[in-house]
Amino acid sequence: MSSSPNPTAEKILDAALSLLEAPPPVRARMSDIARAAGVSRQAVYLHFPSRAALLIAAARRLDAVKETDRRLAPSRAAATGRARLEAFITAWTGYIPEIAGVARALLAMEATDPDAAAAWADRMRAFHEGCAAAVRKLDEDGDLAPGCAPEAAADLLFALLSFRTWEELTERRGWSQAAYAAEMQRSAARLLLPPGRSSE
Amino acid sequence: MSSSPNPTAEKILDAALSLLEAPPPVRARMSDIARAAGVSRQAVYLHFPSRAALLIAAARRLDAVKETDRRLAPSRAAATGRARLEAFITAWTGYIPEIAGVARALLAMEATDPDAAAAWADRMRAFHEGCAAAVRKLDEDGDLAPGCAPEAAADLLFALLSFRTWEELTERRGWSQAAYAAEMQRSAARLLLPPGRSSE
DNA sequence: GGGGGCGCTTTACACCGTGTAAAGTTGCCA
DNA sequence: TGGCAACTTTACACGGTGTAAAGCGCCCCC
Repeated sequence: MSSSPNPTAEKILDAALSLLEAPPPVRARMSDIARAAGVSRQAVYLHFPSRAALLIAAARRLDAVKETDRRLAPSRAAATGRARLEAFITAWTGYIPEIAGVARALLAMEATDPDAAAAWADRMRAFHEGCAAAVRKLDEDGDLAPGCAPEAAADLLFALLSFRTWEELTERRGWSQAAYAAEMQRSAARLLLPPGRSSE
Repeated sequence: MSSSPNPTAEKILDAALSLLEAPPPVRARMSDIARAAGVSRQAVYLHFPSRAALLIAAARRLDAVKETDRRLAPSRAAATGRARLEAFITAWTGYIPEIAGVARALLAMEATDPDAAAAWADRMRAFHEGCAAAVRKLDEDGDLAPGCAPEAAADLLFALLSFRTWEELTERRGWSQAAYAAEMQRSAARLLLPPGRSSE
């Protein structure tokens, strides 16, 4: 595993992450990453068998740095379904811009690299479970919109909060991060909660 | 323009389209397309300067075959905003699966090819205008949810109906085409119409 | 202090897919 | 008959990933 504290490997991962943080279009070829890490291109292959493996390790490292799990604690601890949904959306919408670079890189090779696809699918599975858990709690509270199947609701929430949607709204349509976050709260409420006072 | 009735060029475009229609993963390299068209790889370059240009021409041809414009007529002719929105969603959700192959191919080269990116952006601009027109009509009728800015509403509808969302829901989450179409109608109504009887 | 091994560099090369270049073939029409 | 146009064939450049192998420096240990 890459959890071993290997200084060079970490240097490479950090270099990759800092390259991927740049605004698009990003160039993060193996040679770019090596140069940024102050290491030869071949040295990269001594630590990671392929570019996909490197990106996957970078994603894991990013999770550690960004404390993904800790951020979700408020959502898990929420007493009501509505509070859980709100906390979940807050955590996720704050998280997306921080992982955007890696997400884009991973998604770009999804079509050609099965490992990258699996790594992304795995993260999405976890995220979908978060959506489903929030919806379930909402349902237990009787706060799910009538005629709204929990299964479909979770998928819908998942789609609404998807990385692609974030990318579209903020990067192409120019929404500010704050506007995006606020609108996701409002939209999720409209989609999932019973009509009426959806905000309280 | 590729509107000239060149039999070989059309043979190539049709071959490309039929390859792209296959369920993913699709292999549509220049050599695959050439073979499918019964022509040498070099002959393809006699008609199209690059793979991107070929795919763009294929997309235009697909529009002609699928009568994109005609399908949007009911939406444009609708008397009320609600009817317009519904007709627009019906047209679009029926259209997406038919263009999915080309869309995927174009999107896959979006990151690397500026022409492909521009071609896709152009189609998306047209689609966004459709969304905005529906929202505008809704607003004129006083049928836009209170506190809902037309600008943001159009973007939201655009995101909800995006190709990526369709792909996610139908291909990864296993929704049937019918379920997808129905849920898009419901969701758009919830997002854009005033709360209360959103279906009538 | 000499030997080994580890981590890295350097150089070179195979592979894949796109795109360019140019010579050769076929068929049609004037 | 000559000539043009469309197409084929062969060959090659390029960028990016990944493999292979030789060389170099440094530290540790006997």
